[in-house]
Parts: sequence; structure tokens; C-alpha cells
Amino acid sequence: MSAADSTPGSGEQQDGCRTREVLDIVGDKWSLLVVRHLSQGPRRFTELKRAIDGISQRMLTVTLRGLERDGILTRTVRNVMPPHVSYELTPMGRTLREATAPLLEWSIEHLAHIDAARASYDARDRAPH
Amino acid sequence: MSAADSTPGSGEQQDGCRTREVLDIVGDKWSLLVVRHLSQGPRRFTELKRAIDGISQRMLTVTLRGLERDGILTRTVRNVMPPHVSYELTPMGRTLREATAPLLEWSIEHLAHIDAARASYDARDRAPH
DNA sequence: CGGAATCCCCCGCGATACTG
DNA sequence: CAGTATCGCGGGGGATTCCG
Repeated sequence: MSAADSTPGSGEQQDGCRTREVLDIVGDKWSLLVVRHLSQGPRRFTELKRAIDGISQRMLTVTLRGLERDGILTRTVRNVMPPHVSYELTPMGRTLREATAPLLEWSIEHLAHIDAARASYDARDRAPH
Repeated sequence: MSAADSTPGSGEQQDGCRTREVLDIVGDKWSLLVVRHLSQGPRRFTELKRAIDGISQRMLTVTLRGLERDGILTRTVRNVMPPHVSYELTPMGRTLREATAPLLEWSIEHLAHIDAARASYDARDRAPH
């Protein structure tokens, strides 16, 4: 609720703007995938790279940096040869993971339905009569 | 939990790929905002356009078409002058809205923390000594 | 092994103008 | 009012190369 106003037309949906912010944080192509792949424990760079299908090393680096900057994961370097860097969710990162769980379950539950809806939509305007 | 597997290392994260799919559906810049603004009932095109700050008519149209195609909302045209088109969440659309609620609450709850984390991260590598 | 730097392309998206 | 059509750019992100 926060400071909800009841006057529609001017200052409403202040909390709707939060949707914008959460998307700015994890709405990119890879962040949620990285978070998800860290949910079971620390992972090394190359492990993540192999686990997340299609990600480039550049985007993995960029994504990890962003999540580290946001305090969602930690980066731990062991100064040995060869280098050993591991990434791990912070407590806040784990709460993020939990917050995304419903959305994930939703997609699992409704994906078939969506495919069907798409097919029927495409058929609809392709065969006018 | 759903169909959780307990064998880490090989066949895991099959469901992690769903993260990809849900992002393909609502991970774009505007979809979740539209869904959120429809959560309180049907809205007309211009209502949405004014309510969603910064959206162009083009992107509103594109986003609405996509969500309609996915079966997340319905488009109802009343053939009058001037035209009257209203959009409304389907039952599935409402479940989507509910599934995103935790993520929204998460952002509200942690946004300040994230800003702080960013500030400290930026200060960290900007002032090496 | 885990990056950083560079190049470059694609397309998401905004701006503008025109229609029924 | 509720769109469609067209143009143009900015930047997200892939491919490649080099480094400690």
C-alpha cells in the first residue's frame, strides 16, 4: 500500500513503477538464469558457462558483475594457478531466488496453454474465412 | 518443489531453462507493466497509455498484441464512433499477475539495499587507496 | 582458468506521420 | 479513439582476440 492515493488519473500506480525497477535489475537476458544456477550452491565461472546454454563468456562476466554490484551474489577469488573464482548467492540473492519461484512455476504450469493460445491466435488471423 | 531431482551435476536445471521461456513471454520492457495496470479491471487503450509512463503508442500496441496472442489478456472492440476497445486479463493473466507479486514485493523490500550495495561497489573500485 | 578489450551487427524501441 | 506504417538510432549482446 504505502502512501496509496485514491485519486485516479494523476498519481496512481506508484508501486506499479516498481515493476520497472525489478525488471531493470533482473529483467535482462541472463540474470535470472545465473541466479537460478547458483541456487544449489557456489559455482565456478566455467561451470556456469557450461551450465547456462548459449551464454557467451562476455555476457556471463557482465551479468555476474551486475549481480555482484547489486549485492545479489559474491565473487571469491583464490589466488592460485590456475585461477579459481567462485560465485555464490548472498542472503538477499537467495530471497530473490525464492521470490522468482512462483513465476517459474507459473511458466511450467501454463506454457502448454500459452503455446496453444499462440497457435490458435496465429490460425485466427491467417484464415479470415 | 515440483519434480525436483536430487542428482546434482548432470541432469539438473532442466527446469532452469523455463526461466528462459518465462522471460521470453514477459521479460520485455512493458509486458509486466501492462499486466499490472490491468490487474484492477478492464482498461481502454488510452487509459493504459496515460497510466504507463513513457510508453509509446506503438509499444503499447505491440505489447498488447503479444499478451493477447499468449492468452494473457483479451481485446474487446465495440464498433461505435469513436472506437471503444478495452483490454482485460484472462483467468490465466490473473494467475500471472499473482505469480509476479512476490517478485514485486521483493523489489520494494530490497531496493534500498540494492542501491546501497551499488554505491558501495562503485566506491570500492573507484577509490583503490 | 577467468577474464578485459575491441569490433560490429541486429533489432527493440522511440518519434513522427497517416488512417478508419 | 485506436490504431498502422515508416524511418532511424542506441545499445544489447555475439564473435574474436589478447592478457595474468
